[in-house]
Amino acid sequence: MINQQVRVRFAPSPTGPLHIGGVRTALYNYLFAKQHHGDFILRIEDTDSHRFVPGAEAYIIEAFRWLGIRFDEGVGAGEGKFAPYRQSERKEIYKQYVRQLLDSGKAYYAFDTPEELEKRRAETPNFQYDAATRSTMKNSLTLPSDEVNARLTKGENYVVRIKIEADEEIVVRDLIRGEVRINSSVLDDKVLWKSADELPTYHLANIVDDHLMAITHVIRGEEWLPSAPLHVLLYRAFSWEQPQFAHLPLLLKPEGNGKLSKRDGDRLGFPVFPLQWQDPHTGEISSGYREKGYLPEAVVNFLALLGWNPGDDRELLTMPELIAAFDLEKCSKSGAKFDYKKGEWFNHQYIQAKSDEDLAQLFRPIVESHIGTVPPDCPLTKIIGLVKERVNFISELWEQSTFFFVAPTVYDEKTVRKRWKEDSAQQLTELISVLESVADFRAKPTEDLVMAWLESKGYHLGNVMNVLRLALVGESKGPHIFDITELLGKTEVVRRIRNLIATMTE
RNA sequence: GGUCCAUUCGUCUAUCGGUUAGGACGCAAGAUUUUCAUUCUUGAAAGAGGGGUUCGAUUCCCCUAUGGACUACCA
Repeated sequence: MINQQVRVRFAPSPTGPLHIGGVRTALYNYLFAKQHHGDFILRIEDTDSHRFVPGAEAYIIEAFRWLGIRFDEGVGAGEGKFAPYRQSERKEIYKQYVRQLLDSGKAYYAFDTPEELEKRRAETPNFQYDAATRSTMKNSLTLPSDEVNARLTKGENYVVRIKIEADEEIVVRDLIRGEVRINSSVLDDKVLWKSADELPTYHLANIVDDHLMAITHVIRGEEWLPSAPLHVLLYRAFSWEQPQFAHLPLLLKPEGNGKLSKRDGDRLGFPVFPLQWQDPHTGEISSGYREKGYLPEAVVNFLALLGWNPGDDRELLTMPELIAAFDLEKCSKSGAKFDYKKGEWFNHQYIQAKSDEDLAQLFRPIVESHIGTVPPDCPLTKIIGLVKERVNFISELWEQSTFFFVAPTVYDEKTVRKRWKEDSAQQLTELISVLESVADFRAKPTEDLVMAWLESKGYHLGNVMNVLRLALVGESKGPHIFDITELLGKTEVVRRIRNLIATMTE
């Protein structure tokens, strides 16, 4: 263990879009690897031919690219010295290890059909295929060897099961939970290989690959804890040194009971996937963090703190800081309810910290989707500087700045009722002359002149200013009014004021 | 049903036997703001219950309760 090159892997199954919980698992693996100057590997566990979903693998790769989580090896990472990294391409490898288990008596053939097993489970409460029951089943332990051979040569479907001895104590050492002890009698003889599709099951493929790929630490979700003893037994059966295990707590629903699901996101309005995903069969679209307007750094920071903390009061941490501070032993043991409100806060923080130029790059396509081409002289960066502090998401930038691109055509009724007075039209007409006389239309000089005019006339400041805002924005919101006039320019400002007067005096 | 894991404010969490139980999100109030936000200040808010161990338990042990995961020829 000591002085050994740290190697960890993220091993998703390409059965759909990557769940946010999976992203967190991958992130913890990444942080751990980078802290130890180790390798982070992407392995695709596609041993279930029935659940394969086209596009899922590409989605996974794109999601991590967006998040800034890089793999050193594996699918999509230029492969590497342990290729291939897709389990469906490693059939021959697994075959030889299954053979080894069979030859050493650590595994056996079983011929029970799925129907027979189902029947047995239905009749026997708590039935499990194990040391106590396998003598009553159809397998190479109960059948005469010539019959076993006959079935095999006939090409009959079979599975290979691990032979778990009864009543042995198995200890799983977990970096987060300490020692978990379990008696082997409660385990069942898990299927290791399916002849029907010539593929191993997760358990076998996982152990073989982790060993062959020299994985030192297996960091995965808590859902794997119950099968960890089986994995320990498998390492023992092969006489391989086992990696260190760490089982991460699960991400739970924000409210109510159970683990986080896509439904919760739909219901409460937050994504549970990093990127938008369209189901290839149903065409159904699931929203993603990227499309919702999250910054990848914010998602990473937020996720990192859901189940782990740096041990001090810091909450805003960059990737390098996370790498430096990460510690498996500081991971919590209990599941974390998904606090999406805090995720929004994180994103707000990251948007404030990002430069207006960078935000403009992200915002430009959104503007283009609304108004077509953005004019070359459009002060996008300045606009962002004015409105960014009021948004949580990149996508909200548009609703906060629409009036910079499109003149209002309707005016907020409530504001009209509150601010439009008898003499408003007259005052605005005067204001137009004042504005037209402004030589330097930048915010400060303009404001000074308008204020002087207001004072000399003794007009109600709140009413005039809010009516002006109404003309420019259409409602009672937005940045400082003279920052708006500066960016809009004299011609446009005057045009909008005339527009309001016309509308109100119709 | 069985096995395993877990349990501090509404939520994420700090505390590794002695603290006025700390921080953050959210919430409330106040301040700032000619608008809406932002920002700032303040406040309310927690050790599941019962037994032990100990001079002393949120912290260690046991029981109960509750929550979660697993229990496939899925991962």
